[in-house]
Amino acid sequence: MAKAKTDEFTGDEFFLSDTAKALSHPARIKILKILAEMDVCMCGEIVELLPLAQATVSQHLKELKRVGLIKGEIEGPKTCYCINTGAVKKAYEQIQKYFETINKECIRSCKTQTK
Amino acid sequence: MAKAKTDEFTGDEFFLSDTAKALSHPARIKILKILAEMDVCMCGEIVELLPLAQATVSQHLKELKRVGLIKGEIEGPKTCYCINTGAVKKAYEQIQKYFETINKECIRSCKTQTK
DNA sequence: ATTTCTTATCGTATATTTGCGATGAACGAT
DNA sequence: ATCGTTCATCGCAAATATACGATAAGAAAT
Repeated sequence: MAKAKTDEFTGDEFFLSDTAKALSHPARIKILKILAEMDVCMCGEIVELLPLAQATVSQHLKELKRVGLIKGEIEGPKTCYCINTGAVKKAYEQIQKYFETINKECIRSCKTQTK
Repeated sequence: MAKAKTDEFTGDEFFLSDTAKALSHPARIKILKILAEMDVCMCGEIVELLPLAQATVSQHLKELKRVGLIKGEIEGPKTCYCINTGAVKKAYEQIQKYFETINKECIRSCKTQTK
């Protein structure tokens, strides 16, 4: 059989899938957009803009923080969230590289696309 | 309270999160890459390249087909999978638009980035 | 010290995802 | 007609994700 099954996934593949997972919920897509518009934003403001309870929003923020796309610093009673510009940039670059590769490979090999 | 909670998410937000969900597993990231390289590919070949059972791979293919990123046509006993170039392109365009917007907004509003 | 405001976390319930063995369906070859 | 090949689907188990009310923790204000 010689099954090369043991070739696990690469670091790049994990990074991409993990980033995608963080963006796999409309609330988190929206949160990132909100934070981009407002620079800095309290959790409460975000809750106001989403059709979700505070506890749920907090969890979504946690997931975005887990992959580093946002940062949160406690400021007095509030918590100040903002986008992690560097991390977003890095994620986007990886995504671009991935799709560019796919498109390039496609053009190279797909001569007999019967559509 | 006047909670505008009822503003659900937009179609764009759903499209993006749904696309991200399809890419939120390393196996599916890899499958798409494999299909890009090979143009057209039998399910069995993909199974050989992944550390997963045939049933599991079939499910991942189904998820990619669900969002339209790949197409599968039954050819005799085999099933011939290939990338849906148009859908991948559309998905990429939406992703690009999303990230470009975020980056632009960031630059516009983030003057007091304390890093 | 008590109250208020803001947010994280704890339970808990439900739903979805992931993974695989077993089965079944479709086809080609014998 | 039977066999082997290929793949989808079923059934099941375990793990994650989603959502929310209730509670706790922290700081500011009184």
